[in-house]
Amino acid sequence: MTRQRSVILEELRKVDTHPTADDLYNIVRMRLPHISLGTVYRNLEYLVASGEIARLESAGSSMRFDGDVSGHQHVRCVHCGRVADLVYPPAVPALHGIRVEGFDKIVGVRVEFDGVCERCAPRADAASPPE
Amino acid sequence: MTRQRSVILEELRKVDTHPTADDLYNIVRMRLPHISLGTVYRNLEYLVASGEIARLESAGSSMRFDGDVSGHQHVRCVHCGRVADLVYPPAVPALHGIRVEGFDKIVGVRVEFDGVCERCAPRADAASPPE
DNA sequence: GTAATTGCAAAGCATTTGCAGTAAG
DNA sequence: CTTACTGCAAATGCTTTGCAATTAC
Repeated sequence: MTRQRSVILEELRKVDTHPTADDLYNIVRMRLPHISLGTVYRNLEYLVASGEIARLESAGSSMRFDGDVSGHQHVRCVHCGRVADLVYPPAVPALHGIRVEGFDKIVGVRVEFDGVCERCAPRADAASPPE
Repeated sequence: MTRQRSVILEELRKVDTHPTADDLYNIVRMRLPHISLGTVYRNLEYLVASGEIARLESAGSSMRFDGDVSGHQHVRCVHCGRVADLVYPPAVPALHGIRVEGFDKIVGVRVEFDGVCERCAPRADAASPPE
């Protein structure tokens, strides 16, 4: 557990914004000015593999990460890509009994919502960048 | 409606494999040997915008497209990324009444399953490439 | 004839990787 | 000490874009 890894984990757990690797790089750089983006990527991968953080599985030009690994659901703004948590998550369909031709086993479900965030709503045609 | 666009649409509607742009490029090239990958991308974007096809919203290194725009759900192989349709889709949560702080409106839900496909199951550690 | 579209090649981004030097245990 | 990790920079892979030539209508 290097200093870089612990700062990345700590900062990711502080926010609820589901940052991209680059967002996190900018956050972490305030405490570790010489950290490299490659190190951020390598540690995020390590932390996902060890189950300490989660990688969001929704499409978008960049990956987003979540310091909260408890089961919950997300809304993504269709304009800017910002992701928020659902506070009162609806029940997800049961995996039990689902069969798909060509698949041996089903190991997970994900329920994701698309929405328009407050910042994008006023000008719903043009995308507004996150933050 | 150019020949390129109609062949892309026709070939995408023929398959149920949710191909990537590059998969489709290889399929279409059998009929139009001089088509370029850029043209495939531009037409896929056009067809998504016009609602004739759908872009899958699940993460992965490349985008996947679907010629079937009717509401249905997908399973993705966590090893190779292959995507299949759910034949008997479970009910999706209702949008009605969902509220998320910071979001003005919720416009869609997606239910996605993760699984291990037949081809990957025998050797579940190593990813086997699609096709 | 005009506007939209094409093929090609180059550019753009996000992510990954090789490597020599550095830090952790 | 030894192994794992870092910073840097180059490489990769997918997607987008500029442009002159071509095609659709």
